[in-house]
Amino acid sequence: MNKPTTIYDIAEKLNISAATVSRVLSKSNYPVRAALANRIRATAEEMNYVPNSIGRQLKTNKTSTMGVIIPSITNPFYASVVSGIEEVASEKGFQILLCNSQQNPELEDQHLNMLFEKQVKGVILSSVSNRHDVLRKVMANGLKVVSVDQHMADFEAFQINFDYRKGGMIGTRYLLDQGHREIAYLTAPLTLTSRQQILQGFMDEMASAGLPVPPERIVVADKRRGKKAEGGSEEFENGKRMTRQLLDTGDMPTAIFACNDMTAFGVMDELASRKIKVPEQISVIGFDNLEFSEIVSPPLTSIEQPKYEMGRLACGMLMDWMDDSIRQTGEIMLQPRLVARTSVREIDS
Amino acid sequence: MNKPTTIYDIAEKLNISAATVSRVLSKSNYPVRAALANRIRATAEEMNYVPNSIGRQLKTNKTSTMGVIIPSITNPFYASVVSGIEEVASEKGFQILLCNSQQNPELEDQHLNMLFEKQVKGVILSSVSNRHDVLRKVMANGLKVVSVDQHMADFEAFQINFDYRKGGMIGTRYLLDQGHREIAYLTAPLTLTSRQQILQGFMDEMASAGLPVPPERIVVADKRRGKKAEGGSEEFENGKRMTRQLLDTGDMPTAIFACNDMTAFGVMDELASRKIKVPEQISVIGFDNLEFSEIVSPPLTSIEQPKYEMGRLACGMLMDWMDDSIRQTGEIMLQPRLVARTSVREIDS
DNA sequence: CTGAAAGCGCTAACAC
DNA sequence: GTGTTAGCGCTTTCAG
Repeated sequence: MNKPTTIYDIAEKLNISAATVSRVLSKSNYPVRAALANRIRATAEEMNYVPNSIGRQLKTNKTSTMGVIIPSITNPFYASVVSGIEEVASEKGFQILLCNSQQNPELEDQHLNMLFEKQVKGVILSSVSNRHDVLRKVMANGLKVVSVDQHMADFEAFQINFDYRKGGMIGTRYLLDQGHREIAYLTAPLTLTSRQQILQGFMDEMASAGLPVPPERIVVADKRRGKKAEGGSEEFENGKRMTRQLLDTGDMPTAIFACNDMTAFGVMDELASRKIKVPEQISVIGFDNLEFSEIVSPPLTSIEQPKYEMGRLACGMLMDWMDDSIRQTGEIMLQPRLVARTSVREIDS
Repeated sequence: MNKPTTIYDIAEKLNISAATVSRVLSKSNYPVRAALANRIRATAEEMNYVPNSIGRQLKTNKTSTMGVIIPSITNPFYASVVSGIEEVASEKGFQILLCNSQQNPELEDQHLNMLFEKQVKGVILSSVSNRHDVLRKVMANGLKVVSVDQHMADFEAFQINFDYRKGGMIGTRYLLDQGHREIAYLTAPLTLTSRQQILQGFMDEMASAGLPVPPERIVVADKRRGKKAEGGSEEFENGKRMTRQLLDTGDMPTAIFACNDMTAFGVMDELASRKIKVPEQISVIGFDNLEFSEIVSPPLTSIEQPKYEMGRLACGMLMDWMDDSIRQTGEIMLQPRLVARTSVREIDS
């Protein structure tokens, strides 16, 4: 716990220059006599030398730290994305500075600034904001950011997107194909573009089927930022609350489309506590295809998105970009896929 | 995207010294004439100055980054812990370097070393190792680490522990009280001390009830490190696999105790696919009380542990410790609580 | 192959 | 109040 050894300490002890020590200890391929190199390594070991990467970073202006900004880590969706990111990052020797924006655009901006000050060169961002001036600023100053999940319109960055609108359409079409006509749509606050897009998909598909959707059938959770529920079960509660709200109007659709699986779980829970059978009385469809969707009862029909792959792709792109293996900036649009299980029944008409 | 402005650039433009610029821009409370200070702030803004925290850190040897090492972020348990950590860290202006050990002790050591090289001063660790020499080394060199979740025997560090053994006892006692005598215990590999302790609790309670447990009733998943299942559903699969293994012996206990809820979900899924009713034919109890446990069907009886609080406590401790608001190093032992739902039935004897 | 010296951006004594 | 100077630990020309 005394002052840590530096390359100078080693140099001094060996009566050589710090430069030489650096050359061998930093694994540069600069030529150093093998014998000397070994002595250096030996005394480094012996003196318990640990390289100070801050010193190195200040000099080289290179870092092996990257930033990740997501709305919430307790959301299994983002946990999967992060896991994908972490995996390829760690393959390349990178570490991750994890930032939670908590759905708060200001926090997102703060994190962006802080990452930039910490001299990070690359960030993966799932943005909850729609004013991207801070983002623009840091990018203009050389920060490389690839976005995941949340599409940012007309933005000159790499984006790994997901076709949420099509997802909404596919889910709706499936319901329609099963004979449903009375469909309610429950969604978390429409702050995220992804959420808007799913809803849009729903509306579009209903419209093109010639089915009007009365406004009571679209229920949007009121946003209550501030204290998030412990453990992030907010969406579950949302689902319950919105279901109450929907049913308390006396309305009784044959199917409920929830904006994500967590919300759908809440829907199913509320339905169960009202002794309403799924899918016999009301069908439920979700979005995300969490792994839990397979094991709830009844197993939830949902829209799959490749969360883990999203993380991997995003991080791979970022790595290539930082390597200057530049591919031109562009978008990747990942496609939705319906996973039919048993929470939706066929209506015999 | 040109070279970033430094305090020297600002100083030059204003014909003053860099020291003065530093004094105002670093928010030290060193006296500077207000008018000058304002001019400095103005031109800093104008020149688009962003402080370089690497420069600062090299000088001050202080950092606002801390490390977190956990086995897997896709495990909702750890996601909650991390969320708790992140919350208090961010209150104190700290960021988190997130490291996944993937249940691999070598990776854990690597991360520890790397964090130390990055000059982090504090780490929160859920260790998967039982040889703690690297840990000891870095701690001897001044790194402060508080451990969560995984108890480390005779270790001179802060530990936020959880009484796993008592949890195992409580769960077993509950089963016993409900009239069960034929109980199987399924567990993930016993690499983690937490897992050993739950099993220990189970064994102790069975023993003190005078009930011998035949070895076939204790099934331990074989460890298959290497490629982890995508998204981390490994434990779910474990549960299924072990249930198959158990049942294929022809044995039919009245209750199954799973080492955690994820595993229990796998158990229930396998049971369901064999048309074995829970709890009518076999009762199931888990451990962790994930939020999903409430919404699976039937709702899973489980042992609650305050995951989120664990994270908060650990981080709070670490912060105090780094502040040198030293409390003597010690342990906090959090207590288990049974959450009875409907996956366990009462046996009429 | 090795060394001397400069400097990355910043802060903190110490002078004035 | 402000300036001068040194130096955190490291790498990297440039000489030799």
